[in-house]
Amino acid sequence: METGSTKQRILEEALGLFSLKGFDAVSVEQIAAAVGIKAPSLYKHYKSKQAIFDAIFVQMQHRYDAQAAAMELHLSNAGCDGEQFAGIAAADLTRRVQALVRFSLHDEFVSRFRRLMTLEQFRTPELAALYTQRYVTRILSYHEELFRGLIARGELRGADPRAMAWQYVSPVLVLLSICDRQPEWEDAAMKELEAHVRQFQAVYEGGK
Amino acid sequence: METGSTKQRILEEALGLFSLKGFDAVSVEQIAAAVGIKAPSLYKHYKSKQAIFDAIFVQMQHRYDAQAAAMELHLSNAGCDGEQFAGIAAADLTRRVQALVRFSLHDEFVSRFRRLMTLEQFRTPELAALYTQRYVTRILSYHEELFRGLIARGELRGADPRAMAWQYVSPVLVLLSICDRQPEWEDAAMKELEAHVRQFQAVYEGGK
DNA sequence: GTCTATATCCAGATAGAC
DNA sequence: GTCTATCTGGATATAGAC
Repeated sequence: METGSTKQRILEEALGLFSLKGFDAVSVEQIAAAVGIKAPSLYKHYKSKQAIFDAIFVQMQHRYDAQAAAMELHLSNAGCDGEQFAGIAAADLTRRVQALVRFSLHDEFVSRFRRLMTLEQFRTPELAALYTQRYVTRILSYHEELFRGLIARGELRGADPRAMAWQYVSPVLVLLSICDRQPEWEDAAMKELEAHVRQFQAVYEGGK
Repeated sequence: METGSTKQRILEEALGLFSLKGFDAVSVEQIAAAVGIKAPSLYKHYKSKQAIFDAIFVQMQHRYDAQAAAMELHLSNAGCDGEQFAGIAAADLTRRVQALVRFSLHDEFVSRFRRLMTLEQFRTPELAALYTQRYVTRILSYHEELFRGLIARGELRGADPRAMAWQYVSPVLVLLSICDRQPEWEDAAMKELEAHVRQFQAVYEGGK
């Protein structure tokens, strides 16, 4: 019942509503009702509806940074020297991508924030760039460097590592977007994902 | 200046605004201003803001059907007997996908409608299903059957045609979505697309 | 911190003159 | 078909009691 709890619940309920209907379609009164208070009380915690939206982004950035540190340790410097790929066999790719997808789908904050970004991506060039960077470019670049390293070490058949990254990553992104709008697809999506990874490995595994 | 012209201009201006900001964020007055009339005059052409939205969908369905008849002649019955693939060499795939992407990006009605769908996809299960069906499933199924036929005819290396379709189609969809939010990416996207098709052909071309 | 009451604004939509 | 004037409802946000 303390301040922090209500303040946090406002963020969570607002994100839940924003991610379904978009910022404009959600009223402050709806957010307040979801929290269990009246709309005017909400203004004791945030000075405006926009401030709630902004706070969601700040919190998401913190979570993203923490997650990046934990799961994607080498995301930004994957291509420095190749040393960080020691011990990463091609067979590990399956586990890695499955873990990433499951987390992206099941973490409420992450999946809701992604849907919110999907709904607001055309608002400003900054949001558009953030979307592409976070949900495409970084993942793509990471895999490109990963494949480049695996090819160099002879664990994958030689080929254009960037094109390989597109082939590998894109189906995952598309399946994620399908599950975002149709959660009932999840089981089917995981099967498609499995077949996709199997096919990818069959094509590229066993270099030299 | 006749009725039909104004009525059509309302649809086009409304679609342009909806596709940028979403249905809720656009006011009837904004639409009217874009057309060059006052808001009340607009109600002589459509009985409500929602009616404009619905009319956009009806018109898009007509365009989609016409386009499907012209460009994707065999989309819905591609797998019937394999006969319709006569004369389709693997090399034709590049031209086909490039034509599809260019059309999807440059046709104002098609690209704006796709952005509108992106913004409204979470509204109802029907819109979600329509989005997946139109922008993923149909394209995917078409290519799956196409590859199945090409493999049977020995023009592509034998493999899982569905997984091949995911690998082939997904990068195209992701690049499209990037260009939708960041049009300045188009040149880069076409280059990525070219490399993607080249890589796909290098991997799968030459069956038997 | 929460409430009721209210101020202010703006949106969708209608009435009726021209 | 277009306009001005207006109705009505709902939204953000504030004031002030408890």
